[in-house]
Amino acid sequence: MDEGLRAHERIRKKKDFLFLYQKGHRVKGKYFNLIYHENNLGYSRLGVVVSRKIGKAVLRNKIKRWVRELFRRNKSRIPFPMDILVVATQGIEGISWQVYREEYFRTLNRIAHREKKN
RNA sequence: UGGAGCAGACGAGGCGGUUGCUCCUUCUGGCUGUUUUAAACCAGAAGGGGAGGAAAGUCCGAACUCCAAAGGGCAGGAUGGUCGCUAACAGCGACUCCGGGCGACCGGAGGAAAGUGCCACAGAGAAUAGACCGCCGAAGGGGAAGCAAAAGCUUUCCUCAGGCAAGGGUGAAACGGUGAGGUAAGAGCUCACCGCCCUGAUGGUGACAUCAGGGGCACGGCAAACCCCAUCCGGAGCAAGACCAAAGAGCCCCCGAAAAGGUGGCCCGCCUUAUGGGGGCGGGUAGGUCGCCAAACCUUCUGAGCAAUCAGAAGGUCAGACAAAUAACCGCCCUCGCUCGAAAGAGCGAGAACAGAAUUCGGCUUACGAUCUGCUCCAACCU
RNA sequence: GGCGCGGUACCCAAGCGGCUAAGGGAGAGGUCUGCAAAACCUCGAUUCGUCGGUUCGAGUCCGACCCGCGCCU
Repeated sequence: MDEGLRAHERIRKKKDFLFLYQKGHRVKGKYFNLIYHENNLGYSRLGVVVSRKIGKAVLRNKIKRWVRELFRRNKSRIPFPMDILVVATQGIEGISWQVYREEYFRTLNRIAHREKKN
C-alpha cells in the first residue's frame, strides 16, 4: 500500500463535511474526536478540523501535519474504506507527537472492534 | 571594569539520505473525443522553485476592481514648526525653536488681540480682577497734651472720610521678575538688568537668528472643548469583481406618465421597475475557470545630494494554495552545556524564541533571540 | 482573509471633564415573626480591561496593546 496523500484522498467539499457531521459515527477521545462513515470509493479519505480555540496558526498547522502524517503512514490499520474526520479538542495543544500517535492507534482499534460486533 | 545612549546586520548550524505534500517546465503512457491533430483530466519520469523580519495587529497610505461617465454642494474625517523626498502617507531625511538629561541623546510643535464655552473645591478676588488679615492715614475731620494773648504751631491718639496692593493666606493658575530710588504707605510711579510687545536693518528658499531703536506692561490657561486657518480625502472592498454554467424556476428587452425603490450619511443629479402594448431567448444557484503573481521588484557598481532619495549601467526572476503546501526520521561534521578522566578523549543532552504567505506593494506599531557588529557618553581605577 | 461592535460590583447595567461613580437583581447583617416568606433599614467598586499621553483634574478626550462577540464566500 502506498504512503501518499493525494488531493482526492482528502475531504475538501463543504457538503462532505456537513454529511459527516450529520450521519457519521463519533468516537470521543481525550485530545480529539473522530467522526467516520464508510464510503464506496475503494479508498479512505481524511479531513482535519482544528478551530481557533486550540491556538495560533503555527500550532494549528502543526496538528494538521501530524494527523495527515499518521493517516498516510498507517492506511493498512484502517479496517475498511471510510471517510475520517479528526476534530481536535482543547487539551491537544500540550501533548507530544508520541502521545498523540498512541491515542490515534487506540482509536482506530476501537472502531475495528465496534464494527466487527455489528 | 561597570553603567548608559544610538545605529545596523542576521533570524539559526553545515553536508548527505529515506518516505511524503504543493506549483512550474519538458517528456512518456492512459482516458475521453473526433475526419484527424490537440486541449483538459489521470498516472509516471526528469529538472527546478517552495514562508517572515515581523508573513502578526489591521493603525495609516496606495495600486487594482465594482458602484452611472464618481459629477456639484452640504455634512463628516485626517494632517499640522520649516524646507525637502516619495506613487501616496499619520512615513522618511535635514534644519528651527521649546522642554528634559551631568552627558551621548530623547520628547514636543498652526491660531487663545474672529467668536462661543469651561476653569469644580478653596479663596477677598478666576478674567470687564479683587480687599479677609494687613500696611498707611500725608493733605481733610474729630479727641487729648504742651507752647502761645490770639491766629496758630508741635507731639500724640482715633482709624472717621479715605489711600495702598508690598507682605500673609487660598489655589493648578492671582494681571511681569530682581534690585535701587521714590512715598504717609505704596505702586513701571521712575531707573538699571532680565522678560514681553512694536518697528526697522542684515543673514537665510524658509521655520527663524543676530543687531539697532522704541514702548512702559497691555496679551492667564484649556483648541487630544466647539471652532478658525492651510492642505488633503466619493464609497466599498479580491469573501472586490469578471467569465463559463448542472438542477430548479420561466425570464429578458423596447415604448410611455405618475408613483415606488435603488444609488455613500443628506440634497441635487443619475439609474431601475409593477401594470398595459409589442418583440425576443436569455438571466443565474451548486460547481468550475480567471482575478493570482514581473513588480512604485531584488543584487552589485558608478554618479548627484549633508541625508531621505534620485539618475544610469550590468545581472537576476526565487511561494501561489483554496477544509488551504515544509512534516516524520536517520547518518556524519560543527557549536554550546553537564558528567567522568591527570591528559588525550569518552558519554549524555541541546541547537532556540516570537511566530505560518492568502490580491499585491510602501510605512507605522507591537512581539521575540543562549546570534552578533559598530559608534558615542558618564563614573571609578591604572599608565 | 476582510469589515464592524463592545469591555463599569457575582449578574444586568446608567454615567454633560469636577462632591463619596446612579439604579435593579442576587448576596451578607438587622427589624418584624413561634419559624419563614413578603416588607422595611443597612452594607459592599482602594478604581471603571491594561499601559502611556493631553488637562489643575480622565470612567469620560487621544494613542498603543489585551480580551470577548457579530457580519461578509
